[in-house]
Amino acid sequence: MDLPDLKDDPYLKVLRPLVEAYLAFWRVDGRHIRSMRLTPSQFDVIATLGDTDGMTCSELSSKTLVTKGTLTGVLDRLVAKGLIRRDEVKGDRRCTHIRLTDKGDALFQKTFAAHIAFIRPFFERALNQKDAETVRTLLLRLRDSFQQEPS
Amino acid sequence: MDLPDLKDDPYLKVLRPLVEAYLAFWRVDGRHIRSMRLTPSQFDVIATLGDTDGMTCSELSSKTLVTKGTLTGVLDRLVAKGLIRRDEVKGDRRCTHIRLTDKGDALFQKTFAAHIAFIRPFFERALNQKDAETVRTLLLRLRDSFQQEPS
DNA sequence: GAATCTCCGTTCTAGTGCGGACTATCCTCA
DNA sequence: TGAGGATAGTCCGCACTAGAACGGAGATTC
Repeated sequence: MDLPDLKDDPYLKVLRPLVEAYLAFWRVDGRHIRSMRLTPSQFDVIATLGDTDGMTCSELSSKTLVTKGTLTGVLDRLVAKGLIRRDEVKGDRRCTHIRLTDKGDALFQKTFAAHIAFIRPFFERALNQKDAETVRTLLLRLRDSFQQEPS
Repeated sequence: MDLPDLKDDPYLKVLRPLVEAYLAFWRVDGRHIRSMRLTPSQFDVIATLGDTDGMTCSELSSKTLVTKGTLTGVLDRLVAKGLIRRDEVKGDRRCTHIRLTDKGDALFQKTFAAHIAFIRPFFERALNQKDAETVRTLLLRLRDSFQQEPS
């Protein structure tokens, strides 16, 4: 978080807007997801599993931004709600295959489109198509910079 | 979180990069802060209190992205470390005045500049000055869009 | 002055988040 | 075959998150 206000540095002037834009999005997004009786992480998992044949925990973890350690608990709760299943993987007894149950799939079909429709206008009214492409490109450059740690 | 992969929608194509860029930043940022024996929230509080005469809890909460409810616990730990003080506000016994102790100020002076110096290169190598200005503007537009909820 | 409204900080619950440690299970290479 | 190393999922401790509810305290209204 941090958020220094180095008002004059052209580079660090990006820091605060990045954090603020993300958090503003995150709160709107999260509120809507919670109104559907899910947490953001749970929705993330369900959205990732939707329209697939399922995947292992580690694959799910890498696709969802939910940490491996956290995933265990999230999956526990989704199992308890009857939304996903944990199956064995034959040939490798270390792995677990995660997939949506019918109930989970039904929930996915219902909530996913609704959530997209809810979020979309916020982007639409802030950016035209060209802006969207621009900000996307620059954000990906930022992401890449932060992902190759050594400077 | 969510992160649909609506590969064709020019607007929602911004969603994933936004989340990924922020999270990549967040992880690098958080790791460095932890290496200084602080949590991101604690650093946020200390950076906000630095070079001020202190402020009330609610003011601190609004400036730091740390929720009011969370702040209580964060402050408890900072008091335990001897980095901040809780003083009374005369004239309003509801309020508490939070400020850095000498030890806290010393820590602020030491860690703040170091952290900025650590983070800066990641931005610098990803964006030129013009890019930085562009992405900043667009991110602020996004933030504003998400902050005025009704679409 | 009393009822009411609003604000302040705290407390509670459920769910995450991270890092690190641990077990069980493969895999590899000698 | 057997030792060392990598991987998968779990578990732990500590800290944080949103949201709701609480009691104490000012402010407002009549």
